[in-house]
Amino acid sequence: METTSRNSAEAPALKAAATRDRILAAAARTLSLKGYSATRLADIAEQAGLRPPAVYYYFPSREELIAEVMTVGQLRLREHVESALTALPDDTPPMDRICAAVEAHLRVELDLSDFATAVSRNSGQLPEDIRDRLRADSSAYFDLWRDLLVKARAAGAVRDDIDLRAARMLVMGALNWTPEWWNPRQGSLTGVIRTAQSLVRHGLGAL
Amino acid sequence: METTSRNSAEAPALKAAATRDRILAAAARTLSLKGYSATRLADIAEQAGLRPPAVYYYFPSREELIAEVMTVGQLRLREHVESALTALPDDTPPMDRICAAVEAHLRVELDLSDFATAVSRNSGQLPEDIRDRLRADSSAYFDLWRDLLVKARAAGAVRDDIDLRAARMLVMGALNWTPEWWNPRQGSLTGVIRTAQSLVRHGLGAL
DNA sequence: TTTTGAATCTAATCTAGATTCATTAATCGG
DNA sequence: CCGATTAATGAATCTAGATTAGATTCAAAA
Repeated sequence: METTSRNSAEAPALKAAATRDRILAAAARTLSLKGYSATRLADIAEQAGLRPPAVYYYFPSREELIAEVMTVGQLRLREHVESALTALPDDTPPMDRICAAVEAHLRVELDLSDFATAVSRNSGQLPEDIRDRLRADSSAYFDLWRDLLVKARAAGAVRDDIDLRAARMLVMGALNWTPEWWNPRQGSLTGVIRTAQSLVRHGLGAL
Repeated sequence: METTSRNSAEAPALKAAATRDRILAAAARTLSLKGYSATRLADIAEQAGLRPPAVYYYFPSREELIAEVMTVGQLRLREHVESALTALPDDTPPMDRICAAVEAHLRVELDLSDFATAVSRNSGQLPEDIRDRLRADSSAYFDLWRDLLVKARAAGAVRDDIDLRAARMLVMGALNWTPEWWNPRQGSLTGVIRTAQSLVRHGLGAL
């Protein structure tokens, strides 16, 4: 579709797409910084270098825009973690896989993507309809973690006193809460990652 | 002021206070269920059995009302955890003290107080001015946890590879996130508590 | 150079909610 | 039972923000 014509009509299409992306990115950033309730269309537009009405040329409503940010964020988060996992050798022990997921989650959330940050900071605050539309993607991510834990237990790598569902939620909670307090200026990301991994490894681990 | 007259003028004062409390409680409940952005004054009033304008008889503004809910919640949370800790024998090992704090935090947040739930679900979404006013109380609570961890490390009960600040935030994150997923109908509270304690104890613990 | 359509703007509208206010209902001390 | 004070209400008002309407700009095509 975009690559139809030789080279004319391509620049404009790209520019339009670029503007749309700028708006989306501005929304993600604002959402990740100020949270859902404080995110005004005017803030988003300003960050994208536009007047508020221009947003409607690309998105039917503020709600749709935000929903798209969330969908993208959820997807990026999952994809990043998934690809970190598939990059591992097949014989990687299950607990190491969990630690890799911890690292990937923290990196994408704290360093790589405002979209991912927007998701973890705001998923609990969204209006019902957006939340519904997000549910499928979101539970795919939960499944990924469930699977990690189930495999680890099957391999005897998780203590018996651990309730898998509770543990999964507690760990994801610890990770999801990080954007509330972590700040690049105080303490290195790798430091946080190391501590989180250690906490999880020994927290769940057998022996 | 309240206890001036023998016993007349006391019942009315009590009734008025009761209404005020109902409003406050309704606000806490709504905040804890729907989150800051979706909390309408009309919802609060309805739950308290009043019309919206009646709220203004007791609170100068929606913002003040919410700020008070947060302050109370922060206080309850801290007081509950503090008193659980002071109830322990003096020679309780530091890691057991941490586990007691985990339990107290979860109980007050998930079972005992909508105010506490409101705090952990919404503190990241509040407008600047409310957040500022909350800061003092909130950091008192953080200090409490810092102290627990510092003591534990001093006693050699925390592994060396653990960064204390990161660990504290991760643990508090795990706890604060629980209202997002925990539901009394699926799984017992004590189950969650046990898993959380185990996770923390082994996650931080030496050996 | 005219025409066209995409992209954006300014100015106007619309609406959900918070807030105000004048008034009514309830309560109480005497 | 009577004013006076306290509680609460219904019917406005006020406002921030989202949304719409109608120009306007401008680059590319004809």
